[in-house]
Amino acid sequence: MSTAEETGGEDMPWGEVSPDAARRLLIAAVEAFAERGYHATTTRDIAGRAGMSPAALYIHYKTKEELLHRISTIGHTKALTILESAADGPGSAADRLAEAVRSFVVWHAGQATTARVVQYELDALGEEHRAEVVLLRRRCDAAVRRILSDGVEAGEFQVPDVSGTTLAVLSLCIDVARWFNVDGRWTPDEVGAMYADLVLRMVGAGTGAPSPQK
Amino acid sequence: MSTAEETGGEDMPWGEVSPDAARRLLIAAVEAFAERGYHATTTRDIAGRAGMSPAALYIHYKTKEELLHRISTIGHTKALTILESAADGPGSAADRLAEAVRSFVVWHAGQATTARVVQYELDALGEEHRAEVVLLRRRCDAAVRRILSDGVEAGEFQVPDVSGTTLAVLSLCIDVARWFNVDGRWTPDEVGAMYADLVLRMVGAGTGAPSPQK
DNA sequence: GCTGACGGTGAGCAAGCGCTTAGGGGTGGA
DNA sequence: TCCACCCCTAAGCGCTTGCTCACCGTCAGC
Repeated sequence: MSTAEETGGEDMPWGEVSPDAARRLLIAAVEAFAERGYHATTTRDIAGRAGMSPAALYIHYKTKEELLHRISTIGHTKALTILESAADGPGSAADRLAEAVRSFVVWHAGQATTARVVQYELDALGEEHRAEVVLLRRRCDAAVRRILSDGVEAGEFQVPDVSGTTLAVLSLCIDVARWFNVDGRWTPDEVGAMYADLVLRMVGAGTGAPSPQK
Repeated sequence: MSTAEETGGEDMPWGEVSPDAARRLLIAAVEAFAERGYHATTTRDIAGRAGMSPAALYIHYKTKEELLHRISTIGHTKALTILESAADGPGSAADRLAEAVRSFVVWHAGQATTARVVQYELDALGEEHRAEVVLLRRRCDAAVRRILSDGVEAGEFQVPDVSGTTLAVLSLCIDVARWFNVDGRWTPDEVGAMYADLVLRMVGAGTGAPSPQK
């Protein structure tokens, strides 16, 4: 249903943003926010990375916060799509949980720059924009919870606390964006596979045999 | 060996800082940094929370960054103490892993304000100060890795990748500081117990019977 | 009562911030 | 050739930032 390109390392992560100048600014903002954080990033820095003067930014975006809002909305929508397509996909609850964790983690590792901004700069959004994004996050939570509930009902999972475990699974995946290093020892796919295995064990549906390893 | 007071909700978290005015400023800085982030916090805000004029801050600290450095060093030392005392404690590898996770999580939840600064404002430190702190973090990693290696060697754990699992365990615990809500549905002790159980399952040493639940 | 050390304040500096505005230069249609 | 249009820039405004400095009240020792 979903290929590796669609879930993880995308060909064109910001293809939906046009015109070209607006996209270049947005990509520059993602890099700058991820490196230094929203508050430590200046509009001059963003414009400079995009090869423009500081004033050019305000032709395409009303404020610096609007840039963060666009990034956050697009990123959260992507994350939600990944989780919901896994939750609604084929297979047993264990299959769907493994796929959800795998593809979610591959995205957080492969697009760690974006994911870092999406996951850790939420508080920099204005009141209303944050409220919008929180709604998307709740739907992410619901998707994972649905898989876990299905698994418990089907007797596939042994989970004492579905809410707590949902939180823990999402937390584990999200934190990948914080520590993942592009030049490190693992590829996004490797981390995705390892985490899917760890999560299956957490819910008591671990692979009976030791998991395939290199 | 260690009581709840020593590992989690401390009586006097910043008792080692003196004189009194310096401690008040430091506590004010922790609150402000945790709420808004380092870069979005002004020195005027910190001084105001401590009931002083902006200039008073510079009698006790050379720069705003020195405040963060003090907080980060004290916090990381505390975290390291928790993990090492669990790693060197009595009992089987499973016992020690459970205790490490439990007390580490209780601290991240009970002292979430401090932990948030300690874990998520690392990049705001200057070059040299960050290098110091990174050394402490490596020792945290080593303590957990030691428990896992012991467990694998003793045949208690089934872990395909000790390095990766060490990272995942620490990651899971650290991220508690991000989502834990003091007014939420769980107490620090409850999260600690739940997480210890989840981690034991992750390493293949889960409680055979469904874990005790209310 | 005088002195010196200590811990504090009010005012303010230079620099950097987000953002605005007047204007310029290249391109396509008539 | 001319003009309208769109993008973009140079300059800079008003404000906030981290931090400094001249000064002041309090209190112990003599």
